[in-house]
Amino acid sequence: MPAVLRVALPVPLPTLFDYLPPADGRVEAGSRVLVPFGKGKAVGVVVEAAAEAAVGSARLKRVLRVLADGPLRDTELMATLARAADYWRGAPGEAYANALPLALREDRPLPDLREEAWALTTTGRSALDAGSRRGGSRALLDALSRGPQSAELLHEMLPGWRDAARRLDQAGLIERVETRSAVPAAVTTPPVLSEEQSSAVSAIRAALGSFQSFLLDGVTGSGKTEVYLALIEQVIAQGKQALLLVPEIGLAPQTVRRLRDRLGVAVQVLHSNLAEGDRARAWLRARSGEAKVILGTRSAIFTPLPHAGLIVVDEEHDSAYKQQEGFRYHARDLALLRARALDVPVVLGSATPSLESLANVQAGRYRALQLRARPGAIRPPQVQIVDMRAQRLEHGLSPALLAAVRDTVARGEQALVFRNRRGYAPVLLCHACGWHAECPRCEHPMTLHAGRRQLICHHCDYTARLPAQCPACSGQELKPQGQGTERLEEALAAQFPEVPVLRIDRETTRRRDAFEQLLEGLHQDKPAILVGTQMLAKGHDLPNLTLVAIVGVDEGLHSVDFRASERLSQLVVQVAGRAGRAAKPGRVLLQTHHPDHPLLRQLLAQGYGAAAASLLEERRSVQLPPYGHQVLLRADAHQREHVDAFLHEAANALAGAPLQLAGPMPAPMPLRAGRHRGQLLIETDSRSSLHQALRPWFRTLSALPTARRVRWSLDVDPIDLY
DNA sequence: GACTATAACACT
DNA sequence: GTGTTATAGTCC
Repeated sequence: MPAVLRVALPVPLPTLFDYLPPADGRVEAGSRVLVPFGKGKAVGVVVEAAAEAAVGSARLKRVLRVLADGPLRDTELMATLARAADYWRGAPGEAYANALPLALREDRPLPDLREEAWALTTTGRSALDAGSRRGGSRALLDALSRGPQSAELLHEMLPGWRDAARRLDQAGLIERVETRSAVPAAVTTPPVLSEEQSSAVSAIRAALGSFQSFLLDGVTGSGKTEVYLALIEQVIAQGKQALLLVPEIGLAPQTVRRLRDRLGVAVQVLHSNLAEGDRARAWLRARSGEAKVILGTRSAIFTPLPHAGLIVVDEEHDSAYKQQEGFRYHARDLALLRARALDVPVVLGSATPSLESLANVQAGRYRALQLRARPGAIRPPQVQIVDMRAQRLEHGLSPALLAAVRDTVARGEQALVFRNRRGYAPVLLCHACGWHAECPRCEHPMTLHAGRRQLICHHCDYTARLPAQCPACSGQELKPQGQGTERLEEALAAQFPEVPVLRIDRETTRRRDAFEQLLEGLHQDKPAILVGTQMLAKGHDLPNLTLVAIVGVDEGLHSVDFRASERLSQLVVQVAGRAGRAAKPGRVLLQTHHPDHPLLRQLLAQGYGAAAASLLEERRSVQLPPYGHQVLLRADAHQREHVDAFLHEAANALAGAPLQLAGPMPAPMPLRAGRHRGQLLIETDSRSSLHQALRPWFRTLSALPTARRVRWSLDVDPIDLY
């Protein structure tokens, strides 16, 4: 048997592929190689450099070429990727595809790592002195008068500078120069840390240099970021790298600014909205060790860290850290794996920690550090329940709520009405015959979007025109049922004609930067009413926001999903945390039909910690995660029989294993986008027996003939059963 | 997932 | 006859 290279290729198959080494020279594990694959070519990563061929030598092909500078020659990252692919049962090739920026998965030279910057030419200098040019061109010349500037800083100083740059470049007044990334000087000085902050910093600082897990449990406004900053400063001083994960890009720009201004180092940003070249550059700068601070979303957990010092996962409870398709990894859990492998501390921060993390604290695996005080604020917002029963509602808004909004805007302050539903109304109903608009592909009610005069299915984006009359009985009485953000916006605008009402949801923020622009005006001390969804729950500091009204979270109280109550608690606390962050005290109203619900009662009377402890106890008593472990096999197809046949065979293939099976059964949404969906839930107390059974099962599933007729996926530790 | 060979169907 | 779409099989 010839020695072969075992290569991971970007295909969703459970296998690696064997190739003969190239005619010239040796290849190391971690190298990128160009190989013939099927009819075409593909770029893969060598996982093993001298393996026994797993297929007959007649089928073996030869590697075409080794690509420049094996970017993955990082043993820790390679090993962690292999473990992650095994743990989440991902196709190995897909795990590598997630880890490598796209630009590094193609047969192209590595991108130039020097930074784009612009400088005046001598002609430009005289043009500036002569005072020629006006407007944007003039401003750009001015900006460059003190020396070359990086494109990144120009973006901030002169938005829209590129037009001027193009004109001046053509006129020969400025030229592009390449610099090694210039290090901006630190411009802000650290604040004095509170006692709690200092003790958290020293506890973690003492652990630098070895693996230890911390849960930084700090209420909103308690200054978790200052703790991160102090630690990152320390890490940089030791010449090491810090990786900071945030749940979404929306939170990145303000964090970048804060990090750079404080630490005086360039911050590399990594998220999926970045241009591929930029992403590859940031990744490579991290690999070379040049990047000291890396800030990114989920996929940034795959950044190579040759001089790792610290990993921080901010808002660790956020579900955005779980990838929900393809390779279904969890970035928070992967952060733990990597920190252990790199022998560095990992800090998970949240005001509302996940039950998983709280259980890890209880089990002694994480050390908990508490931040209870809110240095900037006077006191925590006061939360009050508004009983909606027997109330006369104005488009779903109670008189108490409207009165509170009125008081707030009268004081010149801002109010936020939170509703977790987009659109005008979630249902369009015919009062004459009971017909309601339903998505033909999902058999679910369609949401009315009044502004667009459309019905939209929020599950598959199917759209239909708004009918003028009932399609069933031709009646004229089509009535919207329930309230979405669009309807609340309309109702509030009618109630408060003199106050600007801003709606913030996926529809109004679809455009790039729209979110930032909408929030821009709110930093002033003017009254305003905000209506919005989830998007408003996190981050953004709105100093003049003093009232938060939460409308319609009742769905979360009675959901079949066992995680719904955890998510509801986190959402309520996070949204409430938006109120009164600066010098003004905040007030929170929670409008509900179930004012006596024990979860709400406990949450408001005793806070998130107590509510989470109760939820955790419930989970323990019924052996649900984090005490039990779950794996969900999902399948969907146009024909229901295909789904059933596959899931039954899948269940049979597990017979005899020490696992509990639930199903096969229809998914909570049995039809979606015209495809029938089913699932099989596997539960067990023992992690190891689960994984032992999973490996051979996965191979069996891949080989089942019935598997070809469905789309299927395995979800290890699913975060919803949807 | 991308690609191709093959089957099954409707149509001029 | 051919053009179009669904389906099965391969990928080292």
